[in-house]
Amino acid sequence: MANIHHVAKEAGVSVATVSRVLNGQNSVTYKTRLKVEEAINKLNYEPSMLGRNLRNSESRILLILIPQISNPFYTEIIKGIEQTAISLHYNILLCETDSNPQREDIYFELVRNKMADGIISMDPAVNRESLAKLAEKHAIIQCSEYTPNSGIPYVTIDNEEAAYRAVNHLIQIGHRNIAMINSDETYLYAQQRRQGYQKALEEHGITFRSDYVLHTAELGFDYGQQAMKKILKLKNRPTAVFAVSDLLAIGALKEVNNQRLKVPQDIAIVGFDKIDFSNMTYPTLTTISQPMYKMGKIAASMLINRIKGNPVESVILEHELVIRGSTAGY
Amino acid sequence: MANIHHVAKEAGVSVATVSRVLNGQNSVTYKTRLKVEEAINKLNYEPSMLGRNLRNSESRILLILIPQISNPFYTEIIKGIEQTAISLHYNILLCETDSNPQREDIYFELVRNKMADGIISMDPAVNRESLAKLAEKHAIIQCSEYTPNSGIPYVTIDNEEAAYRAVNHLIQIGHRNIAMINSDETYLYAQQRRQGYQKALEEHGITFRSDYVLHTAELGFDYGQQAMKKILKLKNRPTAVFAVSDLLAIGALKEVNNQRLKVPQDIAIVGFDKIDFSNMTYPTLTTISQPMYKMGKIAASMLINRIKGNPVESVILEHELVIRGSTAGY
DNA sequence: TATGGATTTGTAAACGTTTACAAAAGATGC
DNA sequence: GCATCTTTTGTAAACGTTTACAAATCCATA
Repeated sequence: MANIHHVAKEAGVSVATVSRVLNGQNSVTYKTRLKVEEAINKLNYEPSMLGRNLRNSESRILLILIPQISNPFYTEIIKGIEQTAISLHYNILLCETDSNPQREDIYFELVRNKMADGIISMDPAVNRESLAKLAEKHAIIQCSEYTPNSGIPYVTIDNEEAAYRAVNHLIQIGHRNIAMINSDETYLYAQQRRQGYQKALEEHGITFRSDYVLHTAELGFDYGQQAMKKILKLKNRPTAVFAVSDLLAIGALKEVNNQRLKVPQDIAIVGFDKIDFSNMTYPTLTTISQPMYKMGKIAASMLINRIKGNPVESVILEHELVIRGSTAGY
Repeated sequence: MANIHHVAKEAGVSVATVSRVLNGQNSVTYKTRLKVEEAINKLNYEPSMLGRNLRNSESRILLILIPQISNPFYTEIIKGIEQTAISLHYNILLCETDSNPQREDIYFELVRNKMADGIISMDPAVNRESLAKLAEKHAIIQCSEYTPNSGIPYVTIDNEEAAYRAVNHLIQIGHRNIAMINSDETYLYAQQRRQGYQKALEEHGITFRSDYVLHTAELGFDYGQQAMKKILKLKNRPTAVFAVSDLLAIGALKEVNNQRLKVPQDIAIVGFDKIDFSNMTYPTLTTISQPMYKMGKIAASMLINRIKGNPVESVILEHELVIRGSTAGY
């Protein structure tokens, strides 16, 4: 396979000149440029990124850490990241961590190894210490989930406020027995949403009941369904449920349907994320919409700025409550 | 940042010896190995993949081409690919093509550039000529969608047979007016599933009606919903629908619900792929299950074999009809 | 204590680029 | 035609590894 030396020879110039043509430098005479381009075509030459990357000590690869590929919440964010990355000639490596520190380590290793130029972490279960340590020497951005005061820049929404609005909405339409399906509260977003939930209750003089707050080990339909099973067995059965993820909410909805109860008449449900599916359920799901695409774009440009050594500021984006069938007349 | 020369100096040995320690070669004396490891720790040395990759002329990156990240059909396959890849120390780069030749070209370029060692293509809309051309010099595998007689090895299921079984099931439970929601028939899988559909009809003496076959531009809820809208307006309204994707089927189901018709009593629906969400709908969706994880694992090991220069054979995997609520009593 | 063979270590080239610097060529003015 | 300045081109080092080959060391044996 042809390399830059072959091209140089064929064109009768030096490798430096070929390189200059390749990189579009304009200190090359029209005539020689032509000769070089001819040689390139003749030899079917394709410059090797390996050589270039080594020389420039960059890989032009960005890592995206997510816990599960299958959670559609991330797909829109990823699209945003990708769009920005590609337009700036970076490629993205999607890394599923399964919230497993060992998997995580493989990916951290890639940036230490220079195989990747930076990381956008969206994994709530990320090892915060390792990440902070890595961030001392490498470009890291957190997206959606973040670590306060870690010095790692992030882009996210105001989770407490979002949860507050969701629960407030339930209260507005008359509910007072409102359960919450939360995920593991070691995650910051889970803590924040829980706080929003409590804040809304308190503001309306509703006593907080700890048995009304369920926790799931993971985000997934099944977990939501299991949680709803428990909720429906509670004495003083709640009339509304706020789930911190659409996946959980959809699983919960399924269980309500299974038990021949009506949504929203018997139980109202609010989700979180506004994933595509949330509009396909019966009834459609009231949920919190995050600007996922935008979040991805911002995360990517923050990261690339970081890589270039520019200073970057954390960003908090707007969210929106989308009222649909699961809390309203259908 | 420390490199292999620094380590060599620190340990008082040559770079060759350090390299040997790094690569676990056993021609190194215990004593010197210890010295080297000490130096490595002391300097916090991390070998650079860039240097290694250039020297070995490999990148250890595999490309996965899919049309849309958001289609959950692919996520399970990707998991399978990833699992195999990681265990063999490869990384995967997920490439969303949007079925856009330009996007595709960016990724093809990556393998020509040596930035990736091979490709698993799952994009039905891939440019078959470009791909075949690329496959002359590089390792390529097709997964799910393939190009017959192109010489590119593939792993897939028998789409015709699967569709045949799906439609056969509808006929068995008494339907004779069966519509089909197909995607673009330029794709092989769409042609094959259409053939299976027709075969089942023919075998039971049901006349094929071309107005019963709808086509969608893309796979997505909305497209399925639109198609179902048209179906419900047909004179001689079908009593059953076979959709070539769960996404389409779920969109279709949504429309039936919207129009206050009952599934399966008024309209029975069969989907394809058995995505997670197909079990969350109301009613649950009868569908064809593909061994997606396995498919991914096989595709990955085929590709890695190809990269190593070993010969590989195409594979056709088993599928299964999963009967659920949308065609049965609930 | 040589001798020879086996084992361990070192030297230097190679992978394919980019780029600082030097050299050559071309343009300008007198 | 020559000196000077500007533009274009070439030379060679550098990025960080691996590895063929050569050199050095070790060990057993006569």
